[in-house]
Amino acid sequence: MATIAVENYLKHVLLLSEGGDDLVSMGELAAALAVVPGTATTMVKALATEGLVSHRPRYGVRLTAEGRRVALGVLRRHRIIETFLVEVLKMDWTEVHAEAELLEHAISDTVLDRLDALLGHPATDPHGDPIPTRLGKLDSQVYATLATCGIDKPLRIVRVTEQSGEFLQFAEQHGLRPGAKARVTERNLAASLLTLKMDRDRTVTLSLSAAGHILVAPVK
Amino acid sequence: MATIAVENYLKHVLLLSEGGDDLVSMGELAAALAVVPGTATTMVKALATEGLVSHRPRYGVRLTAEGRRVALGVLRRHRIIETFLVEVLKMDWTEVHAEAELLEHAISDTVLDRLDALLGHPATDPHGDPIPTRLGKLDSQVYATLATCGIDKPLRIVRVTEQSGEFLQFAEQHGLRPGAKARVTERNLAASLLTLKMDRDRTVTLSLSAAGHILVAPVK
DNA sequence: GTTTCTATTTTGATTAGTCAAAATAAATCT
DNA sequence: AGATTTATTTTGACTAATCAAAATAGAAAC
Ligand SMILES: [Mn+2]
Ligand SMILES: [Mn+2]
Ligand SMILES: [Mn+2]
Ligand SMILES: [Mn+2]
Repeated sequence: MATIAVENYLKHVLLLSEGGDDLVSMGELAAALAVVPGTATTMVKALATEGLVSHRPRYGVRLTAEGRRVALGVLRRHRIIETFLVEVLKMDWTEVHAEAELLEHAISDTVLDRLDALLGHPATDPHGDPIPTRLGKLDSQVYATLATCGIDKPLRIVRVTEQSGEFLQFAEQHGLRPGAKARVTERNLAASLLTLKMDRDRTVTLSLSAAGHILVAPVK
Repeated sequence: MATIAVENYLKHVLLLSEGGDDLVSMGELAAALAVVPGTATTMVKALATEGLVSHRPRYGVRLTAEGRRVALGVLRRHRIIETFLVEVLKMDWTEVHAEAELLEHAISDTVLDRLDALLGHPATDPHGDPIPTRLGKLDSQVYATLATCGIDKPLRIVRVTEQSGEFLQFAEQHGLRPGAKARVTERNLAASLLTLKMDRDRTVTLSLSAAGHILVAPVK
């Protein structure tokens, strides 16, 4: 049985290898897990002897097929729980991440399947994050972000990839939630800022780095 | 923050001191937690220095006011979760105990309150076990059991105090669930057996020790 | 009132996970 | 190429929780 710590390490290796290179560095991993680098090294070596990751010392770590299977299970639980908390318990989509962070380790397959059915087998969670299927398929569609998309094209926000409460509350405040319509009106590389028009002609200004966490698709 | 182990120790001290004497012995406690006696001693000494229990060496352990507060919180979470699993997820009342055993340590006050509201602030869980209130009040009404009640009186089963899957499945099989009507027709002390009549004139025979786990109230 | 039994406690070890700080290897700069 | 910077690994130590087995203290039996 994977411990809570093991599940967290594997999940974070998966998340960090998603949007980036193949090997996850110890630095990134340690930062994501809020441990010192030496701790991450020690744990990764243990995971490697368990066959859950392969470790290229001094360069980084990558999931094995088995490690990926476990990580996808954790991620599926996390995202289904988040969806449940928002859809059934009517919690705010800006606050469910921390809850799911604990519950993802405590829920059985039976309960997970029932939640999934109750929710109608959702494809994405409240942040627009794709939910891995029971069989371990994870949608990897690539979207543009508000930082990279075209100017003046009509857009729909599909995903917000940043879990911190402050960021999500900022997004919510300005209507930047999955499903919302938006249009980039101006992008200023020098100032690293951009302006967008939302519904009802609401104007929002945000930094390029924040914009990079908001994924969008062209409308129609 | 109380760890999972600490929560489990406190909860079991509470449960064992409910139906019995005041002091819980190390033997009972160790058995309930499935650890060796020495482990229970070590942990109890640690809990005592934390002010959560008072330990009378060689005699037993009892909760302090603070320990009781924590234990009631765990018990409330456990029983609300069980109720949720049965009422909302339609799981079987014979299988939810093990699930709740883990989830009780992973759920926040926010989620707990939402579940409680969703369920309509239930007073008892699917086994008839009373749910401690938010303020830490635990109904301590004393009921007769099938082993101690009068013969030929009409009864209603109010509670089944034994969490093992086998026992509960046996109970379910014979209609011995909370709310069911029953009447003891015969009790044989020598053979340590008793017979009862259920709805539809169904006859059930069970041992006195099993009967002691089924609490009943007189009907009207 | 000793002896015997039994539950409890103590002792010594182990595992999982972590940090602080020293050692080292790779990359970068001159 | 040699020196410097930076990330990673190693080492040594610690906490929480556990077990096996020896020591001990009450209770019960004689
Ligand atoms: Mn987690
Ligand atoms: Mn999410
Ligand atoms: Mn538990
Ligand atoms: Mn119960």
